[in-house]
Amino acid sequence: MTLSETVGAAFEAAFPGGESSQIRVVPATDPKFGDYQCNDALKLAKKVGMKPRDAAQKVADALAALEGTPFSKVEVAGPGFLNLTVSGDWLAAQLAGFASAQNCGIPQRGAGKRVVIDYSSPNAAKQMHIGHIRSTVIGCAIDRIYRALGYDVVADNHLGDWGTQFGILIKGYRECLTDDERANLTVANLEKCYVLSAAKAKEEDGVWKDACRRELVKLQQGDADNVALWRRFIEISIGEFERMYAKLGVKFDTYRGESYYNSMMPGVVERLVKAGLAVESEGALIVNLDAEKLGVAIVRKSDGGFNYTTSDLACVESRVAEYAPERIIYVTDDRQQLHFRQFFSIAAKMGCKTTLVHVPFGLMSYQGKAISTREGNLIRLDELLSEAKRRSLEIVKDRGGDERLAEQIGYGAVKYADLSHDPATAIDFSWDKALALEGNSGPYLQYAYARVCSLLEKSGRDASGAAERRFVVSTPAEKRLALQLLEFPGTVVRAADAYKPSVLADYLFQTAQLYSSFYQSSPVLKSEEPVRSARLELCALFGEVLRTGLGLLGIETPRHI
RNA sequence: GGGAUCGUAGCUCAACUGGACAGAGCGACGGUUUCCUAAACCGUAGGUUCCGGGUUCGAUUCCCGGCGGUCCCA
Repeated sequence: MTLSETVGAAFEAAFPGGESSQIRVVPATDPKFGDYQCNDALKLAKKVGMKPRDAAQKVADALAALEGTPFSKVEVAGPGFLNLTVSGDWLAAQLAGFASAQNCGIPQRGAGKRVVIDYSSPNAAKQMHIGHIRSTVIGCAIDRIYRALGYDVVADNHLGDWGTQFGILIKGYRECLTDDERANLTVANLEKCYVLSAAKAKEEDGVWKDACRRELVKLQQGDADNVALWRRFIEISIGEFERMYAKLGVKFDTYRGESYYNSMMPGVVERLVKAGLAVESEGALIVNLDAEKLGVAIVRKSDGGFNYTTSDLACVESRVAEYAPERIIYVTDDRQQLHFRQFFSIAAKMGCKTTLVHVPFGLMSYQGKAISTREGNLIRLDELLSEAKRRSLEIVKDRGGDERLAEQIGYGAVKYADLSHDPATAIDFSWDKALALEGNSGPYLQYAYARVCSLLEKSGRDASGAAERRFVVSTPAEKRLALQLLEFPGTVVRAADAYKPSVLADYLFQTAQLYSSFYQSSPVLKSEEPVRSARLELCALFGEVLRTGLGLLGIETPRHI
């Protein structure tokens, strides 16, 4: 029985027929109020026409009358809060149960359910830059969190691998690169020839531009040479992306770019017309969503071309048919909110039952401006990761650390800097913030982990799991840490429901702070038994929570720093 | 012009979705290493939560009206 259920039973006893299932027990906002609190008597008081404090008192009395509750103290405070203190025995039993649970007690509520998560999605033939961190890192964390909850996750990278840029690229490849560059084609070369070719396409006479367009048409019509080139561009791009993903610990199940859905788009449009959703307007086919204040979505342009709405509708149909997912989660920047609302609405009208979720994040800027080549403020992801490694290596080498450790710490810093913010907030990139190694940072958490590992190694504790784990909580510092550790599974669920890895990051930081404080004030190895063992068990549990939690964020946990 | 979104300490951000005295990090100032890793810990200073109304026992959170930033659509 959970605490909420226990208190809910007291509510039921005091006020039969109430909504006792709605009762929530939450951690106390301040230790001086106790361990947990329940604020629901205040809400209920109005319904039953009682004074809030009287209603709370009635629940408190009912709670006192219940047999075998976990509470050693129940108080009514303030306007009608129920302040709850749990007994030492209950806490010890909870900790023991928590310690023996698989995967730190993360509930397997996704068992048997499948989720598609669509994230990162860079454009082919371009190098990844700092603007790509957010979708990649946030998406990866959501991916890991959902997997931990037992969901069958399909991580898909919806590459930008189709469109007019390929006409420009093909033309540029043939005429702007040296033989050597063509033989050793890299994404950097592709980017270079794109820039050169695009510049020529802007020339007055329009000759180059027309040539690019012809190459595009040939590609679209399946010309063998152009298709082969396009395939090569994509292959090289994915190779380069995977080099970045390897550094970031990101792994996709599929790389299905926009091109994958090409052949399905005419069918989608046909069905839209048949359903009476798409109508003609000024030569284009549109879906009018004015009734929902979503404006108008074009599904086929007047020149016959399709756009993102059509492609995304085809993509949903394809994913539903192939995977039958319970939901599809899209992690993209918030500029695309209208687009997602539009195509979600259309998909629903076409009978799509799958829950479609857009997780929008604030666009990353640099020096106050949107990141773009034109602004000259583009920092390549590779550069950022190199600098991250370089900075941490400077510190790590003095402590006997190697390059591998520098990578773990540097990349951890980069990822944490992003994940610790609510996705909704826009981030203006700064080297010092992205690479922070102190305070609320990835390395702070990694350091706390390394310290606890060191402590456990020196203790000679049997970590095989064979020995029974017994918990005894006595001091306030121990109790605060213990109560915090028990919140881990619920926090993972909250992060998943809100699609906010920041909820978990924030929790881990607070937990590490409590641990550091405890560590400072409470000797472990030098304590006498039974305190020594009791504290060691708490430390071990903290280590497990931290390792598991950081793992969900995609941050590595070296045992020695 | 319509719509979305944000506005919290000098700076960067939290606040478990309506709860108690709004909390952290950085920066500033001061303290803690014969003691388990000082990337740490402890303390001090710093707030009209953009402004004005409203709902509520209670509002950073919800509603209305402004102001300001960013973005999308036309």
